[in-house]
This record gives sequence, C-alpha cells and structure tokens, in this order.
Amino acid sequence: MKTGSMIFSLLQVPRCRIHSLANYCGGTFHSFNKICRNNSSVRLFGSRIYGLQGGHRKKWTRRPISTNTEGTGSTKSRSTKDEILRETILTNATLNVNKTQLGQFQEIQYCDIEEIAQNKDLSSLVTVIVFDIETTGFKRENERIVEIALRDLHGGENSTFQTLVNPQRYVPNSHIHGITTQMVNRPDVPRMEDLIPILLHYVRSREKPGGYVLWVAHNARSFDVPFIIHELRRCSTEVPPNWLFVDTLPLARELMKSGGTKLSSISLAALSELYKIKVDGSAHRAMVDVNTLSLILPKLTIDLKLTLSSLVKKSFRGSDIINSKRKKNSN
DNA sequence: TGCCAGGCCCTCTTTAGGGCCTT
Repeated sequence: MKTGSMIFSLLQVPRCRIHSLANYCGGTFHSFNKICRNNSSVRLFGSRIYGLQGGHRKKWTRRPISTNTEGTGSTKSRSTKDEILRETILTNATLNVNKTQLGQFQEIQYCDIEEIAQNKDLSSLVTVIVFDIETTGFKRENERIVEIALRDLHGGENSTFQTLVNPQRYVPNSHIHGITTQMVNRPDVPRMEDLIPILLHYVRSREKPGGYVLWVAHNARSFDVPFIIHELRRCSTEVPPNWLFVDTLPLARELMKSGGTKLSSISLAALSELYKIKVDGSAHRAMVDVNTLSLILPKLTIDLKLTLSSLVKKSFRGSDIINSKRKKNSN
C-alpha cells in the first residue's frame, strides 16, 4: 500500500476525528482531484483570453455561469432565467455591502490558531481557498494588483472567483503574465477599491457559520499576503480576523528536505513537474496558477502526512504579518 | 517614460551574506 493511500484510509475512520483535506473536500481524495474540472465560477472581468465582455462601471457584464456537475463529466448550462436570477442576486448582494458591514470584521477578536486546530469538528468550520494574484511588480508599496483568482476547494457552484483589476497605472511586466496596460486600464475594469467589497462578500458567501477561511498560496507569506494586506489597507479595509493563511513554499521546502522525491526546486513549476500536473493555459495567469496549486496541495499534504488540523497549525494571521512589519520598523 | 522587495533558509553563519521564491 502506498503511503498516501494508507494515510487516507486512516483519515476515513470517523472515530479518529482527524480532518484531512481529503475529508474536507467531499469525502474522497479522488473527488478532491476532480475539483479543478468543476467549471462553476464567478468572473467579474477578464481579458479576451477568458472571453469576457466589457461594459461601463455599474453596468458590468458577466459571463453566464455554467455548472459542470461533478462526476458526470458533462457541462450542464443553466436556463437563461436561472442565470438572470443568479446575476441579480449577486449584484444586489454586492450593492448591500457597505462600510458598516466591513467594520463588523474589525470588531471580532483575532482567532487563536492552536485552539482552532484542536477543534473536533474542524472540517465543518474551515473553508479552504487557494488564491493567486498577478501584479505590476514585486514592490508592494508602489505596485498594484492586476488580476486576482480564488478557488474554494470545497467545490460546488461559484467555487471560483476571478477578475482583472484596474491598477490605474502602467503595467511594466506584461512579458511575465501577459496582462497589458490596455487590458486593465479601462473604465469597465474594477479598481481595487471597487473590487474589495465584492470580494469580501464573495468570501463571506463561502464561509461556514462561525467558521474560518484558510487562504493558500505559494510564497504567500512573503508576497501574496503582504500585498493583499497592503492593498486592503490602502483602501481603508482590514483583513477579516477569521482569515488564516498557509504558505505552500515552506511545505515544498520541507518535502525537498525530507528526500524521497525528485523535487528539483521549491517553485510552483517544480511541484507541478513532480506531480505530473499538466498546466492548462498560460502559467503566471492567476487562475491557471490557482488550478495548478489546487491540484498540488492534496498531493503535497499527503506526502507530508498533513491533516487539515496540522495545516491550520502551520497557518498565520494577517495580524502576524502586520506585527512583524511593525517590529522591523521599530528596530 | 515608467525600473529591482521582502521573507525565509542555509552556511564558507549568527554583529552576515547569498540564494530562492513570488510578479
């Protein structure tokens, strides 16, 4: 028996009360791997690559949402009436987000990670979201986000969210991600301040009652999370206290140190090569990298024998990033 | 036109420097 399947078998025993990512994602590791084939998504704005249509602000045009029922392998488009209803709900819900609601996040006390990890019903509390951002560069003080993509690993309808973001500035690194100044500096592409309320509302719609959101990204601690915190703060918004972050970069390092694999480096590309994950689309586009990491994560956690609880223990809070920056500045 | 950071790890180390990862 392979190590991975053995761990999974152990985790399937309810009496163990251990919540693996496999359990989290619908009961089987196999179903976890099907997630990326589920085509249910929310797209606000995209490039021609995604076939999105433009429009004026507050008259945004979204693509019809289609659902690919897991396991059937066939795409089942909803009726036009259903699409309109859903679009209406989403739009109304977006409009209902206001400063008061955002302020409520800030009244909640930051969570105790150890306490959360020890919860016996962890899988019913945690929403795992793999995310990625594309930016105009590395220096978050001056640079801006040009694309953001998320995937709720629980799957289901609207389990992904992706949009281009108007940086309101020149995009000097189009050669990296293919996103040009012309693609994003348009009135129909939302600025970060436009997007934040929508994004927060979307994430809240994926949360479980009284639960937590576990954000996962590669190099999250050094790049994605500080960048997002900086952008939120620039728009007078704080990271919700029930958000936790996991960086897969140290997990890759841990795997490489453990030996037993042919991992050549700790990059996302090396991980996808190790696990023979075919990159479907242009690497360095946010949703492509999200899909890649979504497929890497379950394999990585099995190789490292990580349960959902142990993954939570390895997480950090937005406040940890902010506090470490304050300490550095005070020195 | 626009222009190179920051966190972590390793070691030839720890009062430092270089490499890797992210865009």
